[in-house]
Amino acid sequence: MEDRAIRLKAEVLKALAQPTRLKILECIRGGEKCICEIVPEIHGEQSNISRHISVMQKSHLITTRKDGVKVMVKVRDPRIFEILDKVGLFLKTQMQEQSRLIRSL
Amino acid sequence: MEDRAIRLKAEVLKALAQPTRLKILECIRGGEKCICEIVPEIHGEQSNISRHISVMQKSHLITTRKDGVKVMVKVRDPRIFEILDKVGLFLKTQMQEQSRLIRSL
DNA sequence: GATATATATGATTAATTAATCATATATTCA
DNA sequence: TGAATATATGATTAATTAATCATATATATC
Repeated sequence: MEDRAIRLKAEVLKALAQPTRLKILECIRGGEKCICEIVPEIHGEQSNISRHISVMQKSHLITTRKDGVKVMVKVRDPRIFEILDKVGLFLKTQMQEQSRLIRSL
Repeated sequence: MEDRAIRLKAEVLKALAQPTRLKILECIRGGEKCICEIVPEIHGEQSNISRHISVMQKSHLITTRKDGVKVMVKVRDPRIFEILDKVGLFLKTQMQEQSRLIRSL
C-alpha cells in the first residue's frame, strides 16, 4: 500500500484512539450537541473537552458552528461510527471466544 | 457506554494508529511471515520493527512463534483487517466526495 | 568452538500528548 | 454598561512515544 494512504489511515485512527474523544463522539452519535451539554454528560473539564474537540476538528472528524454563545458540534460523516462499531464488535467477539475457552476448561 | 469499554476501544485503536505498525500488519495480511522478511519489505530498522511487533503483541493484535532463529509473526484475528478496511473505505469515500465537489465548481 | 544470522533490549533523544489552572474573549441579557 | 454564560487558549507539567545506536542473546552451521 502507498505510503501516503498508510499515513492518512494512521491519522484517522490516531484521532479516534483516545478515551475522551471516543466519549465525545458517542455523546454526539444521536446528532448535533452543544459543548456545554457534552461537558457535563461525559464528566469532563471544559478546557480539556474544548481541546479534544479542536483536535477532532483539525483531523476533519467533526464540524462546529456557532449558535449565539454556544458552539454546536456534530460528526462530519456519520460513517465514522461504522469504524467505531467494528472495533466494538471485534472486541466483543474476542471476549466471547475468550470466555468460551474458559468455560471449556 | 461503559468506561471500561471505551478504554478498551481506545487501546485497540491506539495500537493500530501508527504508520509502521500499519505497514507491518499489511505486510502479514497474506499470512504468517518472519520478522527478517518484514524488515526489508517495509524498509524498516530491525530494532524498531522488533519494538513495534512487541507493542502489537502486548495489545493482543498479533502472535509470534519461534522457528529456529527466526520469529514468525501473524495476526491473532484476521478480523482486525475489517477495521483497517473500514478506515480505508471511509477515507476513500471522503476523498471521492471531495473531488466530486471540486469538479462541480 | 568459532562464525553467521536473527532478534531483543538498554540507553538516549526529540517530539508529542493529555490534563489542569488561570485567564482571555465573545455573546447575551438585564 | 455590567453581569452571566460559553468557549478558547497560554503556560506548565508529567507521561508516553518513536526512532536510533550499540550491544546482548539465542540458534544454527561449519
